[in-house]
Amino acid sequence: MVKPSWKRLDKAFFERHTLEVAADLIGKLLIHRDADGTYHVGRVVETEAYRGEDPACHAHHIWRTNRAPFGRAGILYDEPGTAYIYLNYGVHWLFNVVTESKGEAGAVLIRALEPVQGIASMQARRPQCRKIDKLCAGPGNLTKAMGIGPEYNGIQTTQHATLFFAEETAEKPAHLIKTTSRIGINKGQELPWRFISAKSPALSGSMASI
DNA sequence: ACGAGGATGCTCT
DNA sequence: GAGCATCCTCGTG
Repeated sequence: MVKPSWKRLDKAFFERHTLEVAADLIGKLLIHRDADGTYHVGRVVETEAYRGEDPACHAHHIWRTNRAPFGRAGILYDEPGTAYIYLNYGVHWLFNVVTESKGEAGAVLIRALEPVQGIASMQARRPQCRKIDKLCAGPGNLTKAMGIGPEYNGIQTTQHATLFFAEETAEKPAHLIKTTSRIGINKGQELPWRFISAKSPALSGSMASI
């Protein structure tokens, strides 16, 4: 591949209200260069926002009791742009990026990507998956396809050499952003904090859009 | 097409 | 010990 036309997303991008960041991440690129030097690139088409006051947020118990950040979810109070990666259902690694200023709890869960580059490697990592569009459809699927694991928990995506977000500097495909309720949660279902690129074929779940 | 169920391990939401 | 920000397989229609 020739010189990529990317511009890394910086700290200022993530140091904003979580809902704003979750919406603005739609259409951006997530990039991972693995140990072999293979680039894995996906265009973000589905995100979910989580904030301290939100009962579905992992840091809600910290926020509610007004304690100093601690435990797994304490990382949500860290620098904007920090990666938060945790094991879900004992099976899947889920990738989030921390938002808001340091000291405020917020993160955006990346739920689906349209594969852009490194597709052969993604297919090798997800041999069960038949359709290219579905290689990164779903938060557990995309970490597996991209090769993102717990070794990246806590890194700064705004500075890290091999895992970061970027904006395309050349042509950008048009997208129509819609909001829905979030998936797979029991509390906070009434909040429309899921953002999707409505017409993307790479969304998670069986029913693509709403 | 779609629903049910199991895998599997960390956190305490 | 309960409860997950999931996904895959296998059963039915």
